[in-house]
Amino acid sequence: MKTTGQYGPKADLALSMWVKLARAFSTFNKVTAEQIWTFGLTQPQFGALETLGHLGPMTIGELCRKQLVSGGNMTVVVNNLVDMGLVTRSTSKEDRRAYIVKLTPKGKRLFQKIFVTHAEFVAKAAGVLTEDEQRELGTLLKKLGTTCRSQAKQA
Amino acid sequence: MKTTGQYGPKADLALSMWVKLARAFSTFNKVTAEQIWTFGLTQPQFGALETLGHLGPMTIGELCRKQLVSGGNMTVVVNNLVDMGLVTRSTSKEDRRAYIVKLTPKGKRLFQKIFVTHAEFVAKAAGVLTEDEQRELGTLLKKLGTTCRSQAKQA
DNA sequence: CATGATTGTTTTAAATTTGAACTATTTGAA
DNA sequence: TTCAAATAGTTCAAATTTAAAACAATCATG
Repeated sequence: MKTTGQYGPKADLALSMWVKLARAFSTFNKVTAEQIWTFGLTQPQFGALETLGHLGPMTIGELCRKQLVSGGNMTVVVNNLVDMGLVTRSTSKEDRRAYIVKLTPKGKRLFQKIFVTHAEFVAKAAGVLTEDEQRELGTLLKKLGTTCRSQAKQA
Repeated sequence: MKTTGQYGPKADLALSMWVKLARAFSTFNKVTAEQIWTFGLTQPQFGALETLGHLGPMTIGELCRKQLVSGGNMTVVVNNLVDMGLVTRSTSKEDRRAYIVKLTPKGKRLFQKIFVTHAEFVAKAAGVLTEDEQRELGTLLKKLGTTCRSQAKQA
């Protein structure tokens, strides 16, 4: 989308940045999704395994929030992972409404096996940017992601 | 997703950047989607209007490529916009397989009316970053988005 | 000028995602 | 204690998206 200098320099700059953000996300997402398919997992399944593998057991709700996914969805994802023998669900002692989701030994082995490969793949894809550029990009994206919502709502 | 220094500095850096990209996109997307709803349009409808408004009439296939959306989807989106009286479809003279999609006067008026508001909104949301930061972010995102795919496929 | 390959579009079926309604449990305030 | 409000999770229906099949038209190559 060319935004041909029609809305003033500030707006044109912001619009152009937003288009590039959407495109970069879309492309990078497709690239990583292709690799995840080769593991026999869907993106949400992989995401759940990744979160559990890195951060340890947690409730379904916590998984939702980490993955930015709705609850109805996570129920299905977790059930499928249980059927695949990759995670267990157990009721929480502290809160009997909640379930704790945890990797099984099989899930842990799979995670350890594929995530190294995935990490290398992401590093290669990101390798178009130097390490300094990746750091800089991360910093800017974090700032944008954490505060654009409240910024937009101001007066 | 904390990636706790387990995959070597290069991979950790890339993973961390990728997480921030996904989160920033998700958040910014939700923020703009909320505003688009207030115009009585869906995101794909708005996207099509925007592209047509800025770049002029084009075929359905061109719209797909600009919007990174599948063809089956764009057929539906365009049909709905026709029903709403915002665009017309006419057969192309040069290629009788193709349809040219074009804003109606009503579509043009709507576009001009809402897009200024939208542009200001995006500028405000992006205002967490300085103009220099937005330029820098745009440059890095463009580089990442245009070359990460081929980079990932190399040996 | 054939004809095989490609392209533009539509249709359909399947997958994914969300949001709302619902149950069960917990929390907090009176 | 008791009851209203909030929270965890599930289920279900609706919306969205894609991918594949199909068809028509065009292009390219010999």
